[in-house]
Amino acid sequence: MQTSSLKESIWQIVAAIPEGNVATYGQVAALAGYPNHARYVGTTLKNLPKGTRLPWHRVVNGRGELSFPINSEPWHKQKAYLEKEGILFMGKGFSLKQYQWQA
DNA sequence: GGTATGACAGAGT
DNA sequence: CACTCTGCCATAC
Repeated sequence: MQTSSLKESIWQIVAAIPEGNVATYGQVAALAGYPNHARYVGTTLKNLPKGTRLPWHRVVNGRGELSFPINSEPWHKQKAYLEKEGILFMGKGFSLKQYQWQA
């Protein structure tokens, strides 16, 4: 897929995350070919069109938390999506590894 | 203290 | 002007 830009690569990787699993920015960035640019993943996702079908809500940071400001609109929305898929976030003994997606 | 992560910002094409 | 890519720094573990 050399015709795809990095953004499209990220798009496909995120879209490949199975339901009930999550991936970290570093994970996606590494799969996209940029193991040291996890920030770019978030920046790119933020720039995605409003009507994207990309399950960006399955992408979380390395601590197993959402990268949005707590109590923000998108924060609640993402958390709701995750819980709906069976991923209970912010748990006391939450283990990211337990949900970490593996290519 | 060192390593790893990040929803940015700035610069280049 | 729009989109892409690289770099620095602060915070958490």
